[in-house]
Amino acid sequence: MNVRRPATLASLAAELGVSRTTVSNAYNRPDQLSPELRKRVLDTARRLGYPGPDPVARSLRTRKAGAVGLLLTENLSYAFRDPAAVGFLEGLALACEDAGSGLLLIPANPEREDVASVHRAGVDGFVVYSVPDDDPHLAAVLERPVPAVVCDQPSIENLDRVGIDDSRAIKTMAEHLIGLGHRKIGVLCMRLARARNDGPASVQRQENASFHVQKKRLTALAEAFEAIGIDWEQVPVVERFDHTIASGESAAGQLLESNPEITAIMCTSDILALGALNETRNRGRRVPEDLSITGFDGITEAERVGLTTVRQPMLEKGRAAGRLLLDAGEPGRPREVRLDTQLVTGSTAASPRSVEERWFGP
Amino acid sequence: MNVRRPATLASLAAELGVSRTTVSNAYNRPDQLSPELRKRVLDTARRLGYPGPDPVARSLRTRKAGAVGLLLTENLSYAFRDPAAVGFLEGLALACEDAGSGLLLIPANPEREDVASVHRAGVDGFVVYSVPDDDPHLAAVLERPVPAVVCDQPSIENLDRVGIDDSRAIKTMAEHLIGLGHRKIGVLCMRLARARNDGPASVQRQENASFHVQKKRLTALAEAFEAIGIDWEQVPVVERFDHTIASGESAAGQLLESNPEITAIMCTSDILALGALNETRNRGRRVPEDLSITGFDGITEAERVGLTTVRQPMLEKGRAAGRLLLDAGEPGRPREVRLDTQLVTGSTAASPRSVEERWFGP
DNA sequence: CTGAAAGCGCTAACAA
DNA sequence: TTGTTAGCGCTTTCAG
Repeated sequence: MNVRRPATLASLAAELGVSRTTVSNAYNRPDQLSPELRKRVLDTARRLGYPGPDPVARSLRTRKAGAVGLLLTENLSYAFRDPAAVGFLEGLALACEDAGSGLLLIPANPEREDVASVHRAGVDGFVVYSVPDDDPHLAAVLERPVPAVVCDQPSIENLDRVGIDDSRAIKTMAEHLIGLGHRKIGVLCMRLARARNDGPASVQRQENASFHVQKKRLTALAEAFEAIGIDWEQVPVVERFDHTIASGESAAGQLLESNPEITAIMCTSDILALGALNETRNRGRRVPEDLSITGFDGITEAERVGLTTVRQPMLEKGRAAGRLLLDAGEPGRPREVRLDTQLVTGSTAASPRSVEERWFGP
Repeated sequence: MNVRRPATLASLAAELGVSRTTVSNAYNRPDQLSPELRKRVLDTARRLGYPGPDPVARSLRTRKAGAVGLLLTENLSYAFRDPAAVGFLEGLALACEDAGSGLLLIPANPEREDVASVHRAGVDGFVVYSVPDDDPHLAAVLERPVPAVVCDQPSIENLDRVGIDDSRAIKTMAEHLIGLGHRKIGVLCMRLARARNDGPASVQRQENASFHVQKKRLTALAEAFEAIGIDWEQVPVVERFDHTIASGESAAGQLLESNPEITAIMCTSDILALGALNETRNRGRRVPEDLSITGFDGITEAERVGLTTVRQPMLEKGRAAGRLLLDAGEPGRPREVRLDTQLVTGSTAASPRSVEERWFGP
């Protein structure tokens, strides 16, 4: 009984001497036949080892898969390593649960072009979370005749979308640092394009970035700093492909090595900031006395160590995305959910000390 | 192009004046037709807005869904809150990714009996993770004519299984405490049955537990303590339905209130132990000087605070489960993977102080 | 309350 | 290299 499918709805019907409709009804519309008959059907089913209507055949017929597909930037497994992504997943799962829908995680390796997994996915719609604008998987999703909602990406055609005001959010942080007196800063950012680059990101590369969110944040930072007369060309931006604490460490190392004069490091994620924090302290520099460090996301780990960061509601993001997808809106009238963020004033950003203080103590 | 399915493989074939096979081959077996024809097919497809073969119809025909279903004890969303579960998910996702398979999270509310989600799941097999022996969802999975592997559960029929030696693992911890001199202990455990119970768990309830792992651990503890002449009936065991730090806190409070004489609290999970740690300290008792606390799992958070615990390889568990399911073994010869665990001697367990020391200091 | 008819959209032998 | 034939297993009008 555990490896083949001996019985089908048809064979059951034959065995019982009733029509297939009746058997189908026994499962799907109990009120459409007498309790006795229904019991007889179900009993015979058990006896024959009939496992109930085949879900795939049913889906084909009803045109409902009962599942939502999730397409992510990262390997599935990485997603579980990033607390922000986990928060998003939790929210999305919540929405799916409410709707009784399954959640299909699609195995999309960002470094490969293989979109078969998208074609193969039997789902009623897709949530696309922060993939690059030119990702072939995204293109494959768009070709599928099912709805999709994008999150942390530019809006597309007439798709629903959820996100935050990345520009506003990071500008608030920039202004916070500027207010504290920082003028020499360095930036650590996540992957800007599908092609791997671990190192400085030129302004040109920043402008060509295909990861919407990262690009948005960098652009906003440029604006914020140019507004006070700082030449963005001179601001060092270091990029990392992998989004890990170790990446943050090495990136911070690289930054501090090449730009020892900076008084603050702004990171586009908490994970990177956590790494930067480690590296800075390992080099014997104190935070925030010698160097200020800021993050982005507001993950638990970051808030625990008192990171100065921007908190965004990841769980709500996931939930909103799921809801949008599941309670279909009116076609042709795409909806947009924009969530709020807030500055978290932790203990990793302070006024830069003057040069004298640096050398001679306060 | 984004809400209906105008074209089908058949209509495309008709339009092109070729057979359906040819169109199918254009997608699935490029080598079976001339490049020119293939190009013509694909071009026409694009023109007609044909999105490629329907995944559900294909699944029906090929009898392959390209996805693995995951059934969990908890609401999907809770799973993302428990670092141990996240570790498991990560490992499972890794295995799925390697096989190019999707991972379908099945919305199974443990407090409801609705198993439709299991019936509806279009998957090639199931991974069942730590659900109670009498869970109707589990029963539903067993009825499906697809393979399944269970994890942290008793072996079933001829299903593959992965787990650890729970008994051995927790006995090692018990012996560690006994070696330190503890004789008066209390226990905090997770949910023992589907029916909610937040409070003391009688021996009877322990014996009737339907959560295999919890039962196994309690039984092993009973053995370990009876071996040194302690009457297990007298050992207070406090159960919590929700697996959260807050639960650990309240359970520890309850335990310390009713059994102030205990010198150690053994918890069957790190999450509970983390809660116990908070509660104990909030009550002004020092750990481990006044009270020893131990956990189980070895989650990052626990190791960071120096919890004395048992580490189990959650990621490997998930990966092993996925692999077992995906590279099908020989039918009728169920496999079993048993992973190793290790005692982590942290800083939350020490010798109990003598009564004099308790009152008068060391 | 039950049955007959008509596919859902696709793939896989097997022939040609 | 391409086409013919036969379903995969189910649901759903529409009559009876």
